[in-house]
Amino acid sequence: MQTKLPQSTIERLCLLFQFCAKLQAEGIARISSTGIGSALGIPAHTIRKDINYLGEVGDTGSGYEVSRLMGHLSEALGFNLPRRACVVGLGRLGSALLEYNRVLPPGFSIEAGFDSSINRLETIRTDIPLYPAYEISDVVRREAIELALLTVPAAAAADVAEDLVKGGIRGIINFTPAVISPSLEEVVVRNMNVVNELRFLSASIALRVSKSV
Amino acid sequence: MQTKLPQSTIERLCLLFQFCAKLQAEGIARISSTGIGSALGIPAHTIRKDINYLGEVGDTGSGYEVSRLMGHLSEALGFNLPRRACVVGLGRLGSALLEYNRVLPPGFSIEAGFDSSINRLETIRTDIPLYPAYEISDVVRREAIELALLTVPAAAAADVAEDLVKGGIRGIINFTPAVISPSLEEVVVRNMNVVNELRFLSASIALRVSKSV
DNA sequence: GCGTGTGAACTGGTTCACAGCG
DNA sequence: CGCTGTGAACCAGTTCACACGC
Repeated sequence: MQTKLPQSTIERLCLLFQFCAKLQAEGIARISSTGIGSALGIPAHTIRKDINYLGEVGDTGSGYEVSRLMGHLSEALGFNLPRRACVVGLGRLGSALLEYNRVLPPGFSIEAGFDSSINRLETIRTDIPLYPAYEISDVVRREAIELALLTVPAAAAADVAEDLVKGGIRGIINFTPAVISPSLEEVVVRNMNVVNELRFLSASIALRVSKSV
Repeated sequence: MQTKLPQSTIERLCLLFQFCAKLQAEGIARISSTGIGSALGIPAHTIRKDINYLGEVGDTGSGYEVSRLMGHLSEALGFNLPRRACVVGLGRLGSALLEYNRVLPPGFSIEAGFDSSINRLETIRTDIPLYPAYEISDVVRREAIELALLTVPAAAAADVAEDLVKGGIRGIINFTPAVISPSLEEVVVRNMNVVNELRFLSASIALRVSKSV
């Protein structure tokens, strides 16, 4: 059980897990590295290497058994552990994200929403408990929330991120254009910046590059 | 003017462009690679290498002049070109994205929204013209739309993507968990999958990895 | 023969270190 | 003397190729 997986391998394994879940839903029990590769648009060698980080999992000659593969993935990447998340900033995007609670795969749940505007907290209709922004660190700690979806205005992002860290957050998805560098090194930050992605597409087109991620 | 920029360089340069815009708004005219690096959380050498792909831009001994740097970036990555975009699938997320039209940087604009439900098209209040899904390829072509934000249900994603390609789309941001591999190789696809990002965070925590992107 | 597992070869992006110029 | 530009060194991840099991 390595701690040395390259980041890109982790990303691909997450994708693979999702894909396995889909296979399972379709009742497919077995899949080969070539099968996976073509479905995911990734070369088969890469898939095999990635899976090998988990130890020997496949049956030589006949591919991988989906359920066993998922088992190994779950164990290695902790997908069996429950993960409690929250949404911080309940503008259009943030309140749309609250709805994700319904489609989240087993294990993930959204346990809280935060906003600095009391008005908004009162307006939004949802089953998820909502709290004013100043309670962030308290609630995060009390509710054992590990993950945050950050959709506040850019100017507030850094401060809010610190509140989250104070509450003991472990990972943040940063939807704002601000750069977040938490005081705690262990906190993982992922950036999902629509505007920047648009820029990337625009640049790629301008350069006539082709390959994607 | 290279066409050989590594993908990660392009990503960093997009970030840099955004950062320069911010500097300019604050009236800062000059910045060194170290300054950029610490603001963006990227080592200074990397910044210098990245910028060098654009040719010589800095003034030895005194860093980069922000406006000139932006000029070079705009030219190399085509940020001066206008880019027309559309949103396909107007659920919670999609209709939230329509709002982005207000915050998009100069050059970018959202010119159309699509949904298969006429009901939705009639309900949503926006200045952006909305069309039924079957008009996608026509409208995309007629309106010279180059970029698409894809927020339809996963099951529909592949088909809709093909419609976009038929209309001549150049780049797609795929918010769905489906894997999009357009028939046209030139079409660039970027995946922004919230669920998968959550999985990635969860995995990173489980592995006690630290570094982000 | 098909398909996994894996050491070895390769590739290209990142890091380093220093020359050169203001 | 600070900071850029850049060739060279390094290294991680990807790709290859083949041995082995079914």
